[in-house]
Amino acid sequence: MHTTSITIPTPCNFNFWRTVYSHGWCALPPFKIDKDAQAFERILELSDRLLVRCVMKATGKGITVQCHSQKPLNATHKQEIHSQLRACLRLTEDMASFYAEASRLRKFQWVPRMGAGRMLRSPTVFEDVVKMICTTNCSWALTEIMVGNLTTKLGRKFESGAYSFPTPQALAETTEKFFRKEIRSGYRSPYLLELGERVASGKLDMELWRSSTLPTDELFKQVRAVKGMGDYAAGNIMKLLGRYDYLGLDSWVRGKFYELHKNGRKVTDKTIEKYYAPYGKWQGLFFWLEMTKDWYDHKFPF
DNA sequence: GCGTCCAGGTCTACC
DNA sequence: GGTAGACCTGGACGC
Repeated sequence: MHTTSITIPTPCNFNFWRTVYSHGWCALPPFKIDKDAQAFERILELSDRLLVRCVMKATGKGITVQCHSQKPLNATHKQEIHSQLRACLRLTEDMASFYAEASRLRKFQWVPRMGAGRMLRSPTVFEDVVKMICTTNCSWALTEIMVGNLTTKLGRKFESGAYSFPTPQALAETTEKFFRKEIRSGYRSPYLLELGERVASGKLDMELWRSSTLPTDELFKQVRAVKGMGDYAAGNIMKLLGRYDYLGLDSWVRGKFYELHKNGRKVTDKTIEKYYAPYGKWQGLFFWLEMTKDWYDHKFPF
């Protein structure tokens, strides 16, 4: 086993743990939090199929990454690790205009102060979409089961015992029966199989979505057209594409809104949407940050 | 241990 | 455009 250390520089407004804990993705493999070591891990698969276990820690210089691999890393490998992790931690995004807007609003002045607002994402849009489908219409426990099964049964095993996230090809080469029996994805199974097939065959290139210049509503339509992606799932995928015009309501955030703004009284989705509409293109991000503000009281919120 | 009920989004058919 | 019912699983609950 070879170990290589690389450093990813970070801007002064970047907060490593606030980004890691921005939502539930940090608890789903191939991501892993090691609370004892105060480290955040990820198994990456590079373009030459090399698996690398990356152990990230925040330091004064930025993020130090210990990269464990079966063979020595060359410059291309290092560049690819750098690029994938920067994409995951949203270091590719300029937060200046969002922070300027947050600073103008008294109730959100804590956001730039805390370095909040960067939402963790996967190295690929494909992984984000698969995981998002696995969050629909089920408990978080079932999401963990489905994603865990996807990695252990269709991903590749690293020496540490951890697994990579499966490729679109790996999904495409299975059957609906396999998804139902082994992944426990139930009625979502044909959606996941179709997604794998479309991406593997090149009929759908969702990786382009991150750099798309399409108007937000057009991009939303494309995301929404993927089977299994309804308003909740597509709205949240949009946030991971850097577009925050949609709220992506689910039962947990609805309940949190009722609790924070209506003394627990239920209101319609339209009422929630009307409440955040004045925040314009940032409404989805302000909404999510408000719903999760209490997470910021703890270094390890969950 | 077994059976029943419920929560959780999306899709499809229908009005 | 809105709505009802089906989809499937794990967990809670009662027996």
